[in-house]
Order: sequence, then C-alpha cells, then structure tokens
Amino acid sequence: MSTLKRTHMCGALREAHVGQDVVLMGWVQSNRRKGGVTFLVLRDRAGIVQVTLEENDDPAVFAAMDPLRPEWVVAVVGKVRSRGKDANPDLPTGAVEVVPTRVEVLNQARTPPFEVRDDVDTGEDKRLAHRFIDLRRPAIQRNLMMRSKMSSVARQTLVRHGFLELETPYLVKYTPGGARNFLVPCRLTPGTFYALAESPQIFKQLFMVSGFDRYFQIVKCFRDEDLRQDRQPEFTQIDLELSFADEDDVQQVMEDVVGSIFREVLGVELPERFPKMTYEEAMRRFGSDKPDLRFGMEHVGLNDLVAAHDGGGVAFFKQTLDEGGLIKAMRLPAEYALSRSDLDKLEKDVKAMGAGGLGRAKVGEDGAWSQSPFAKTISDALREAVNQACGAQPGDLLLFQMGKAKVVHTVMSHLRLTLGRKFEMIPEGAWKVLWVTEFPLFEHDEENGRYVAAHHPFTSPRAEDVDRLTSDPGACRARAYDLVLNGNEVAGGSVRIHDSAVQAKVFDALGISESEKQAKFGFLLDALSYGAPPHAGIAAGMDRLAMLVCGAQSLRDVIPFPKTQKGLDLMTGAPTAIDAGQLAEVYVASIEKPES
RNA sequence: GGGGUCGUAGUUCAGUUGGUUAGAAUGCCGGCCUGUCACGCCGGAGGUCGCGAGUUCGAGUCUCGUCGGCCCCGCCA
Repeated sequence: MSTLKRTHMCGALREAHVGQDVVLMGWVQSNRRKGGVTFLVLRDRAGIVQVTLEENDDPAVFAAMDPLRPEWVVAVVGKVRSRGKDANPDLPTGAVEVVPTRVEVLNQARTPPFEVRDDVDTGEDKRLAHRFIDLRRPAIQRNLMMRSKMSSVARQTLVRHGFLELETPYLVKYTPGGARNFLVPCRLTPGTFYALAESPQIFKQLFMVSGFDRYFQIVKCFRDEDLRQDRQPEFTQIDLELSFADEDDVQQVMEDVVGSIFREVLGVELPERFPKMTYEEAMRRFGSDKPDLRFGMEHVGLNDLVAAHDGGGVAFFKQTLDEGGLIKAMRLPAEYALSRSDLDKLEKDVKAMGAGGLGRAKVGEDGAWSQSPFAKTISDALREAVNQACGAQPGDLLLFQMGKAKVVHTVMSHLRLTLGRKFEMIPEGAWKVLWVTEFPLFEHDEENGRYVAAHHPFTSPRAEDVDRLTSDPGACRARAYDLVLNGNEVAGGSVRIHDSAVQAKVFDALGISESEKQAKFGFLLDALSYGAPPHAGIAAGMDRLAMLVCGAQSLRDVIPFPKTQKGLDLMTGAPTAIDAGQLAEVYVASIEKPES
C-alpha cells in the first residue's frame, strides 16, 4: 500500500487551487491519449477532474499512464494549473487540470458490465445485479448524498424542537391484521416467532406513557406486502410522537422538518403553514386521498344533476343511481387531443381496474355530443346541465365513470394523473404540499362484513363523532392527517386515544373481543391505564420524500440496495432456500407452494 | 391473487411472411494521433436469441409452460 495521503477531492478543485501541489485518489473515468499528450479523467464522489501530461515533459510518468483503464483505482501526485483558453465550461473543475509528477496504480479493475456514466441507459436489472458499480454513477451518488443531508436536517430540526432520538425493537410480537409481517423464528424458544416491526407505533406510544414527551427516530420498517414503484419491503420512516399535543402541534413540527429539508437541501421555500383539505373534499374533487394539486382536471360529480333529471334518458346513469353508485365526469380541454388508439388503450387500462368501460362525449359547437354512447338518448336538458357543470367548451372531450364509488374514484383519479402526465399539464419545479384531514375512522371490510380501522385502532375519533361510534361507525371521522406532496403520501399520523372508555368503544365497533384485545394489545392497554398523557404523532416516509427531493422516478434511485418488485435482491440473490438442517436448527419445516 | 409489457453480443437495440453465415451502435482488444473532454481514424475479437418442451424439412420469429425485469389493480391497520 502506498504511503500517499489524499489532500483533495477530485471534484473539489477550482481556479483557487492553481499552483498547489495535490494528491488525488479516485477511479479512472477515461484515459484519452492524443499522440504525445494524454488526458486522464479521475473521479471520486465529489466529481471529476482532468489530469493532463505531455510526453516531452515527463516520459516516464507518461508511459506509466498509458495502460490505465476505466475504473482502475489510482493515486495522482501533481500540481494544479489553469487550463486557460482550453477550459471546459461544462465541468465544475473545468477551469483547471492537474499535471502529474507521479501516478500510482492502487488497484486494477475488470471491465465493468456497464459504463459508469449517467447518460448510459442500462437496464435496471443489470444495474441492480452490479449495484456496487451502479452506485458509482454521479446521479445516484448525488441522490444518496442529498438523502444523507435530508437525514441530517431532519435530525437537527427535531433536536431543535426538543425531541429525543430513542430506539425501538425490530424483533417484536406478531400481531395479525394490518400489513403482513416478516417472521423470524426464535431458536431459543422452539416453535415461536418474532415479527419484524412494521412500524414503531406501539413502542413510541409507550415512550409517551413513560414521560419521554418528544420522541423521534429515523427507523427501518418492514412490511411483507406487494411492491410498487414507491413501496419497498423495508423502508425508512422519520417517526415522531409528542405528548400534551394535538394535531396542530404535530403538523407544525412536521412542517418545519419538511420545510427545513426543502430549504437546506433544495433551496426551495415551502409555505410556512401547509394548506388543509378534508378527505371528503379530496375524494370529491380528485377521487384520491393524495391529490396532486399541481394541475387541474378536477372531477365533477353528476349524481345530483342526474337525479334532478331522473336519469336524463341515459339508462346507465339511472341504473347507477338506483344502485347507490357514483357518477363522475372530467373535462379534457380541446387543446389535448386523444387519438382513437389512445382512447382504446385508456379504455383497456380502466377495464383492467374494474371499470365497465370508458364513457366519453365529444362536445360540438352547439354543445351537442358525438362519439358517445350517451349522445343518442340523453335529454337536451341533462346534456346542457352536464356541459355547464363541467365547463365544457366546443372541442372538449368529457370522460365519464359510473358504478361503485371506490372503482369510480380509482379509475377517475388514475385517468386524471395519466392524462395530466401525458399532456404535460404538471409544471416543472412546482411543489404543492397539503394536509388531508378528517379521514374516516373505519373502513367497511366487505369480505368479512365488518369495520376495520382505517389508520390503526388507537386513532382518536373527532370529539363530535364519539357518540356515533356505536350507532354509525362508518360516519365517524378520525383525528388523522396525511401529508401529501405533489400527489404522494409522504407522512401520516393521528392523535391517539388516551381515554380508555373511548378506546373500549372503538374496539367494540371493530368487533374485537376482550380476550382478543388482551392478546393483541394487552401491554399497550395496560400501559395506557397507568397515566398516559394525551399524545399524537406522525411518521414520514423518508424514501418517498427523498425520491421527490431528488427528482427521482423510483424509490430504487434513492435506496442504496433496493429490492425488485418481487422482493429479490439481484446482487446477493436473497431470499434463498434454506436447507432442512438449518431449518431444523430453528425448528421450522418448509412446505411446497400449493397449486392454486 | 389479477392485468399489461419486456427478455437477441459486455451494454443499448434492430432482426420483414418461419428460410443461407443473426446485424448496428457503443464498450472491449491492437495500431495511429500534441489540447482532447461522448475525442477522432484504421483494424480485430465478441452470440446458450432467458430457460424447457412442442409444431415444422427448417424456429430469434409460431404454440404451451417456466424464470426474471418493469408498470398498474387488489393488497399496504
């Protein structure tokens, strides 16, 4: 090993360093020889810099540089000089170059499976299989450095607010319901299992009971659910909980955390207080509990109009009303033209989501509809009313969905986003933050014909809804709040129940028996009975937040070692089968996946 | 659990109606080149067409199965 000590980062050299002796260490980006002059570009995480040598100036070093290949690790001793008129304005270090007096190979490298460059479009599977090389790409290095800064800012902000960083266990008790848990066999007690924590929820509430009135943690959580572009099986939350606090206290803290991250990492100033919208309004206007407010194309509910016109001659409309369904429309302005094949593709997409079809109507000069299944039978009066409600102009296309509210919302919000992206309605560089509030406390589980907690069973109902806990659970709203950023849910939390009478009513509404209660949550209920302060909290999705801050398209671009959509690690090969002997050691037997 | 889409040199892709020896670019290797910076020029090597069956005189191409990547629905208290 060389005794050289690095003095500077490659990417840090500037005109101010001209004349200085430097020792650089890094990876060879390229080694271009142009006859008797050679240009070696050296890279480290700070950037790249050019090392230039003319053969006549030092034939020995020149010869030593000749065999260097991309990704070899080298040390360069030399002097910084100005490039003068040959400066490269595209590079931060482009005004200078290093003239080497010594070049030492620290390690050679095999030719990598793909080039370490941002402008090479290698398939993600190949990148993940050789992630250690992929992570050398400047774009990813930038993302991870920004993410590091985000963590640091979040910590500083929370510490400034008087929060304590406290740890909670990953190996926890298994609780059925909610997200599936990853299971970990406990060798010391044969036949028993831990679960990997899907969140620190219960433990952070216990901290409140214990008097650590402001807790936070930047913590991994584990959920064995199907993955998406914005969901990994293990992910990181900025998790916090406050005692003697209501929703506004929690929101102010989170606004400062997110606001500080944007200010210090991006130089973007978010509003001091974030706007709020109720769940009901978000669903009505956007069909989503995480609306992207950066563009329009709001939904228009037609139930009242259709009812007022007694169906208006459209059988589908009438039928939907009779079945208690929802009818929504959305106006695509004339400037955004959809071709026949575009529409066919959209219709195929929405059918895959459970829609019956894609209702549409082209609006003519006189307001008449064409290219529409409704055009022939709809009454003039209803048609004009719908046109007016949608603000339809000649040439516009109206899109319709009707049926079960859940499907209509899913399809219409998907359509809004798809069309908004397709026609580039979303302005670059816009940031729209929003608190979505007053979520339903319960959701009806149609399969099992009962109510389940929409957030978690310790979420406090709004005071005015407590009386309805038993009479009309579906109408109860929660003191829960989600933070939505450009259409992404980046944080969610609630005020917790600390009144055991209310907690009992919630459990009753959920149909949870006394024994079940004790088995699942006994220790928390026990703790809450020993003097629990009023408390509230929230958890922010660090990965999603990083994705947005970095402008990345996928969570995988802000996670160093992510898993694929099937939960595989293409680099290590995890997960793997375990042989019977090793399984026996933890008292577990493996069975074949049954034919389905 | 379901729908869609993709899989061909190291990499990114093309490959017609099923038909001779599967192409291009880039990377890699060799040579030339004194201001390149996606350097340029000349030459060369490089293929289990994801895998397995089937149809056929003949399969990268058609059929079935399977594995994997990506996107979406369900799911994610």
